[in-house]
Amino acid sequence: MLEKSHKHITCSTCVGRKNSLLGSLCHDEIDHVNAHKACNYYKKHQSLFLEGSFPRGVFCINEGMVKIFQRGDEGKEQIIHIAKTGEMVGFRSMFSETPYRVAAETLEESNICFISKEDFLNMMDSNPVLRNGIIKELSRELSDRADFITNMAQKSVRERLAFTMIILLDIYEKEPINLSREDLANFVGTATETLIRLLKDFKEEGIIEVHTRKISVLNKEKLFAIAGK
Amino acid sequence: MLEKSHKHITCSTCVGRKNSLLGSLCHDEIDHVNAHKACNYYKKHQSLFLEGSFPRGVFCINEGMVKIFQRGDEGKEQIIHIAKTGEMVGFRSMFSETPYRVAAETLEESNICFISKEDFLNMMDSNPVLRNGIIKELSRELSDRADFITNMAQKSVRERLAFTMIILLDIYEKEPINLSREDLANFVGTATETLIRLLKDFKEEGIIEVHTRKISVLNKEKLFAIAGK
DNA sequence: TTGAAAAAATGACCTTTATCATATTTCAAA
DNA sequence: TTTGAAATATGATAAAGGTCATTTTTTCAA
Repeated sequence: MLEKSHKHITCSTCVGRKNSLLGSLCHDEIDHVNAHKACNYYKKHQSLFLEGSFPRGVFCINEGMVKIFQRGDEGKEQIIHIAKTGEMVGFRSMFSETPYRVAAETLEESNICFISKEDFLNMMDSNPVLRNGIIKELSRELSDRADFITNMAQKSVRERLAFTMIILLDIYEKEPINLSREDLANFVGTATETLIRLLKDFKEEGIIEVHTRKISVLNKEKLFAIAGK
Repeated sequence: MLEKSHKHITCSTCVGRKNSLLGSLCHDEIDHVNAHKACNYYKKHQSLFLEGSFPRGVFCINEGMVKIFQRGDEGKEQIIHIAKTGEMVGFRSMFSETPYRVAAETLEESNICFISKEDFLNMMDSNPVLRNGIIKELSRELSDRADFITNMAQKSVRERLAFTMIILLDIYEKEPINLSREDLANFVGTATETLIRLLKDFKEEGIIEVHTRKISVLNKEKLFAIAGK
């Protein structure tokens, strides 16, 4: 349970920041961000931004988890990414100066800071390390999305589920995976019913263990084998 | 038919460059690139780079067309993007300093120049307009790929074919679409046979006209309607 | 111009996965 | 603790689309 009254998070001691894109900031810059940023406590299922709205800055996740998704024609969500502590969210559309094509929503209660577009762009102009970090990050994500597309196009739902669980293993680290069946289905790109049936298979094959909604992976190797490399 | 003996293309008069990311270069910079770049004539189906190799620079398409694709587990290609005159190819992995996760191959005979990593990174350091153009481009492509993923996950093959043809309409402009059935299938993300059957449907519905492998769109509106906005 | 190879097209069949209906479990508020 | 709503689970069915076999057309080099 997060401290709901915690109104200010200090950048210099922020655990998330150290390994984040903002890890390269010098003291002065950190102080500046710290003074100008806004901190917010978000409840579960609260929206950071919606598709179609215009970016006014970037979000830094101090603590918590955020899903990035698109709504398809029939309103079904496709989850593109799940961001966690230390990640920054919402800067992609900001650079392209176009409305968000994805939406972002917390998956659990979270502490998230906000840095205005102006402040952030200024920092980028004056800090080559930050700038290069961003370019690197954008490139890395482009590669990931190419993989995502190829998987979607060529792999079965079972294979994609295995692949997705490997990604989630990385995100949840030691914790069991804690997503609704619907969100999981929307990440894999399948119907909720199909996903549930496949989870049952995995359970019967001893690959996972399920406690209500929480999923623990028992056999990572088998997941890799199913995901295909 | 391109001039095969044409060994040097001059940047300052390059038609492609004007609207490209390199449009912002000043005279000195253009001269520098011009002196340091390498020009090459590529035959149809020639490789620019392979998955797994390390980027040593960027490719500028002076004339021609290049497919960017990944090979899935069974060797089936998934086309991620088709680049044409004025586009730059291969800089994504260069920034992330990782091996290429996609491959690039000409779809037709092409004139393509090569700028070394060193030269290109130097230009980026000294040219904020170029730098910001790149960041904008990377962001734009990230959005496109999110759409691609959602389409792949939620749309039928028929809808995806319509969507893909709209993209190809943009790429081929006034020219008829000139791709093998296999490449088209690999862009849509389906089996070649399924694609051929759907093309037949489109033909019977008066949406397209086919002359051997070349496809002309007769009814763009209908394509939009099928693609779903 | 022709003949062989590649590409495109068609047919039959079967698997995967979505959809719809319904039952069961879980959870949180009263 | 109860209760109703939401989430999860299961079953039956249908449709979309993949696969394999075969035929027809196109292409290109000799």
